[in-house]
Amino acid sequence: MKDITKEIEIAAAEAVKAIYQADIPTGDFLVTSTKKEHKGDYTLVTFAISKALRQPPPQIAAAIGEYIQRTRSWVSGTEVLQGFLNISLSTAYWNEVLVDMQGNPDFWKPSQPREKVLVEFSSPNTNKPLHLGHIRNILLGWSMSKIFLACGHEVNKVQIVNDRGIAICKSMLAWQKFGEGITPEKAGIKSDHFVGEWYVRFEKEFSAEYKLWQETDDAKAHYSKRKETEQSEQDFFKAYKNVYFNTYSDLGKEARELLLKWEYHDHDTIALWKKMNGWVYAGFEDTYKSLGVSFDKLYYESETYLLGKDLIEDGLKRGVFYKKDDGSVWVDLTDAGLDHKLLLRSDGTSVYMTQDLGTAQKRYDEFGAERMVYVVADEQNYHFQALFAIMAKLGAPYAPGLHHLSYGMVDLPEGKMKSREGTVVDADDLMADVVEEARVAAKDREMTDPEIIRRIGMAALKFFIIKVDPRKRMTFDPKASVDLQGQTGPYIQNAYVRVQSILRRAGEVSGSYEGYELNEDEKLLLNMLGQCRHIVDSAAREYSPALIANYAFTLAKEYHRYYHEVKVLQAETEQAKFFRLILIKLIGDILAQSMDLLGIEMPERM
RNA sequence: GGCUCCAUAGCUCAACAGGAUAGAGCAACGGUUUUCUAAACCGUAGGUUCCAGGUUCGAACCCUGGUGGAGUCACCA
Repeated sequence: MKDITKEIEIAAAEAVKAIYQADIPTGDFLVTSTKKEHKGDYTLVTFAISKALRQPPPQIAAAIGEYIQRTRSWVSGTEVLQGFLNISLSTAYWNEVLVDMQGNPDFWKPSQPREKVLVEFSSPNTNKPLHLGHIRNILLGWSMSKIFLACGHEVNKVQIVNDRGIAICKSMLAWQKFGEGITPEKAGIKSDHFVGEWYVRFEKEFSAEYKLWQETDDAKAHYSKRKETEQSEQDFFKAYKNVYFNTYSDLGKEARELLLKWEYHDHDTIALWKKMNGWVYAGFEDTYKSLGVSFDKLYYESETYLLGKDLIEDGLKRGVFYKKDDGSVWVDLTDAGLDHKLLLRSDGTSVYMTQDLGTAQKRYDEFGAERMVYVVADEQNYHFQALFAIMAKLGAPYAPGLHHLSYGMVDLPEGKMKSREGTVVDADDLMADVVEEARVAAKDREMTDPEIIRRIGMAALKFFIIKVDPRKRMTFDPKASVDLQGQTGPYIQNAYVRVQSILRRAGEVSGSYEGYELNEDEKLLLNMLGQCRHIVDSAAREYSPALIANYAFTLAKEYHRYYHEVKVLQAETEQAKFFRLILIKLIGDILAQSMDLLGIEMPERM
């Protein structure tokens, strides 16, 4: 299909050469779509080239305009406003665009050189159910995967499950001590929530124990000896909690012993660990299913946490890393503007970074990933900078293809989500709420189909989250997220449903739109459809599904307006009717395709 | 404290590479339905783009300095 922006650039370069005998590369021309309030479809901005040509912008614009109108059949008119050359395109051009789109169902897909792309997202801990923060993560990861796929890449969706460590041991211990063999089935609780409750139980018991200890003379002695100046007793004990856990706490000791047993592969401990993690996985599976996402491969931290040591050895041998006297291994990243980073503890055990190095290598070996995208919240920006810098130092072939899709945390209107204050929004509860809200709204409209209601509710939730630029921190207002009107998922669904409704009534149609003069709205809509591939292309390059969300909304908005402007089935002429049926079919398709890229499903009626 | 990111209408968000008069939605107010489904459309009102300088034909965007907020700076993950 013709890339009209490119065509205009070429024509302008040609004009400049013919008129001013000057060579200006096509890339130096700035072509944008014309602002709505002005006449025209595309605009050439001439300020930037004015210096090179030593002519005032309006004169250049006029000269180029005259030239391209004379030499290009697809130009129907031009208009100069200051340094802006507004170009109107001919009916023949628009007809050609329509024919091209009709003949090629993939016209909206950008073409990028095929790559093997790995996208890591979700990556939960196994001691708690998924929450609102995970939802943003998952929607971003899922959507990026779909976008890469649409760009022609080979995509592998993976998550790394943090299934080991002290956290799950806390849940295990609490269940062991107080659970009396109860199971999720017996308790009638979704299994991942069940495990989460034992984690909470542990924290509760531990806090009680800590509180008691604070009353002892031993504790008071610590406070008076180690408090910093002006630190209140309360602040001191808050800050001291971890130290207490690791040195004095009985529960802490038991939990650490459990972790140790796990590391020594103690039979009973492993069995318990498997049982509780199994519960969690079953619960996660449900949540993923509700969200409509899936993974190609799961990595478990219990299987990867020892990886990476050989890379460290190799790096040491090659002098990329260095060893301190105590035996710990470090890397100097000051030349990358970072710090010195620990890679192996003095006792030879690995840290998070070691594991990540090893996992990346493993993925490269297994999948040949040329690009690896990590969807991880922005609190880990520094970690990924360091990780990538180390990869580059090691000269890993995949180092240039590493990318951290860093997204901002999700806040509530009242502020940060805090597990301690119980303000964390649970993923399952949230989905149930939005679907329930959709059900209530559907009642007035005499609509009861549960699948349609589910799609509407989920669209509201997903769109509310994915429309925001990933890099920015966002505020999640539960009330606003269930809105079904305005800038929402259901608004876009409604536009699609309106298209389907007309198409259903129209039935099988044949005819011709030969000679039909399309109006300004139709040109705008057609042009917007043509933009889709650029939007998808940008979304992939900028790692931002939000671009597609905003595009889909704008398209839906234009369509809703158009819907009120013109009649399709009772159009003035047969040509008009035929043309419009084709146009709205394409609009419906693109709305559905772009929403699909966001992981949002369309209902056929609503 | 060092480094990084953010600040746009009352609220939630846009603004393509530095381009024309900074746009949507929500909330408020007023209108549109014998209709291809009103989860829609049209209109009114709402702005010192945090502040002060600078760069240029042109700045929400780039530079400098400030203010406010967030994150991070572990032999945690």
